[in-house]
Amino acid sequence: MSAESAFPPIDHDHGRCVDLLMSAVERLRAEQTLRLTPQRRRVLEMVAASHVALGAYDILARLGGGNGRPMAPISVYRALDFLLQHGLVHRVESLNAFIACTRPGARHDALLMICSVCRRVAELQSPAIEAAIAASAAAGHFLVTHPVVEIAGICRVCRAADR
Amino acid sequence: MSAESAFPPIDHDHGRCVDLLMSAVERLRAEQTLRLTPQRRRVLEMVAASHVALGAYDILARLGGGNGRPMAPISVYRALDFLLQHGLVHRVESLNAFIACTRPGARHDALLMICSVCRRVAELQSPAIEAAIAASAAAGHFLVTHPVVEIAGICRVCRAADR
DNA sequence: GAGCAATTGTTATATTGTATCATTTCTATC
DNA sequence: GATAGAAATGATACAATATAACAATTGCTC
Ligand SMILES: [Zn+2]
Ligand SMILES: [Zn+2]
Ligand SMILES: [Zn+2]
Ligand SMILES: [Zn+2]
Repeated sequence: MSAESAFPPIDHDHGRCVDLLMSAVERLRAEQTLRLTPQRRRVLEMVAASHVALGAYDILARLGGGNGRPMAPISVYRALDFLLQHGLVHRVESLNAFIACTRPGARHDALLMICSVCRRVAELQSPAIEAAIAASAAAGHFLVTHPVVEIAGICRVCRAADR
Repeated sequence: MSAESAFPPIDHDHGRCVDLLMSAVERLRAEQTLRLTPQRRRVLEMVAASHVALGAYDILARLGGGNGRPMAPISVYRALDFLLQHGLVHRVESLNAFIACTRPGARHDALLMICSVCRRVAELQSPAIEAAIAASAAAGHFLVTHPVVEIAGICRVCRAADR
């Protein structure tokens, strides 16, 4: 996702976002043995349906209104753990929440921008940031296993709306 | 703090770390009107006494053994909020915990390295990382208010010990 | 010392995340 | 197809983290 399209207009064709994600997942499922059970799929779709990061209990509440009896919290967390393991969602540490990955299949650490106005979260790609982190770590003989970058601020859409 | 001294030996003279911090605080207190009450000071000293990030309830438990009756959770959080406001501690988002700032007085966003073996947290200085984040944000017309960088990995001390 | 703002106390509650063990579902093999 | 093991889910309880609301106290200014 380019820097320019990271925060799309609020009223964009979001079905397309979800479709892109789910088709990427289908590809993964065909290649690997990805056991995307109905539960896990429902959680993934729920997360993918929002550009705002969802907490586990948000997901729980939204799933409860469905067909079967509501899931227990632990079940949501288990589904989220699975999705995290397989790189389909990212955890947003500073929000205790989760966001769908925009590049599933390409294993990567997430660089996130978080808009404090519209609450949306966008994934960023930046070899420069990754390189700078790698260089600093190397200088301190620190072995990086999982870099977390979550940039809080105001997105271009909200800045434009604020005029 | 240079990259090399970020993770000091486990058995270093830690009193010196605390003293450095507290003297910096004293300077701040003289210059500004920093109301470092006994409560706040106790919390700050507690955080400064550890290179491992402490959760609010860790602090609570350690303070409880003191003189007066134990503080309520809210009181610890209020003290921590104050210390955060004044740049004396940083919140470690990925741990829901807190670490003393190694450069109080110089307002800055924290770049943290977190060792998953010894659990210690070190503050990093890196204009390169800051610049790369600023550049990416600018490219996406994103206005940065609070960048969070928390690099999980293994520190040089633990790597050396692992041989 | 009266008035006001900042801090702290007290109690209750909200939010986020796990432990444990039973049950069900899936898969491979015979 | 029966069957045994592995993976996933259900069910219940609980732990850990964080905040709301309002009362009481402290510290400062006039
Ligand atoms: Zn979308
Ligand atoms: Zn926004
Ligand atoms: Zn020290
Ligand atoms: Zn270490």
